[in-house]
Amino acid sequence: MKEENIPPSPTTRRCPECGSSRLMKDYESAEIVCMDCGYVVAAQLTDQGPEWRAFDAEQREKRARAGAPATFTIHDKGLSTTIDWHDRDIHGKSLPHGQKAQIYRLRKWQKRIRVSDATERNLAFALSEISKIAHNLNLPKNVLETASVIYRKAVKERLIRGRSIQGVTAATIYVACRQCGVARTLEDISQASPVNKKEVARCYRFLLKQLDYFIKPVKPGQYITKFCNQLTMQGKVEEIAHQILFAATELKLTSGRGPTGIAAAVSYIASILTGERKTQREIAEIAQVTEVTIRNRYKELVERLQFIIYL
DNA sequence: AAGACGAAAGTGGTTGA
DNA sequence: TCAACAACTTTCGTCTT
Repeated sequence: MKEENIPPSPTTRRCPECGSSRLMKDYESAEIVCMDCGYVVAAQLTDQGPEWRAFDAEQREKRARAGAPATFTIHDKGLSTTIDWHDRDIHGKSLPHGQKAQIYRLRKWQKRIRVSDATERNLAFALSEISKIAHNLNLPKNVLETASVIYRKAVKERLIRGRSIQGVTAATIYVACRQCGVARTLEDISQASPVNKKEVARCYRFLLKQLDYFIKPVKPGQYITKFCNQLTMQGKVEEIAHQILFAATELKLTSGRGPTGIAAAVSYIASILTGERKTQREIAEIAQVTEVTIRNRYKELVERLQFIIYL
């Protein structure tokens, strides 16, 4: 008998906006996107497939493996033993009474041993904090893993002493976002965690300095995609916005300016040019800048780029 | 009435002495 | 540590659609 490749699970979903069944999974931004109208059908996508491919039965047997993959997001990397709560043996039969009590004791001590000393406990707490924030922000898994790795590094370098765990965890998430090219502002992070923006920023600067990281400044382009999605604008608007941004970058209009302000203004211009007009206030709210800033950037861009705006 | 515009004063962060 | 500075915000009055 001929073995087939593991087929990709058939997509029976349809776009609620235009009804098209041509949906594309974009693992980079963790979204399912409609190929016809650009509507984001689902955010927060999890890559459920294995990272390997098998072309015949033998390969599949070789490559498949049991157990969860090692992860940095659990304090013992998910590699320790867990005793489940079913009082059953491998055949699914109930255990005799005496054994039940034994398993209960084993389970208790396993739990105690797993998170043993204070450092371990702190690490376990911090990693669960990181997971919480990442979950609140719908961040892809690679950001979560990166943040966990950074936190471990910080612990190793003894940088946590005297600082709040929550502040440092929020900061590691921010560093991870920047490293992974995921556009999230300090404001976003502080809203998803119990720490205020100032504290997150302080810890962030501290981490960068101590760990000797260099993080490239965020490009406005990353925010354009985010804003256009949140404003539910068509893909065409985003495309034009990127073109305008490119022209603006060429003319050095973007240097020294806040990337969110630039992205907001560019999105605003693109929305006017395509006739899918959004108000300054709508964009300002999503971009977390004021209308005045959008106006200022908008003025500079229009002056230099000589747009013909059809109203 | 809502949205856009712009002036003026205020704020918080960075930089360099 | 402090002042200077640029970017940005807040506020508010006026104009436009």
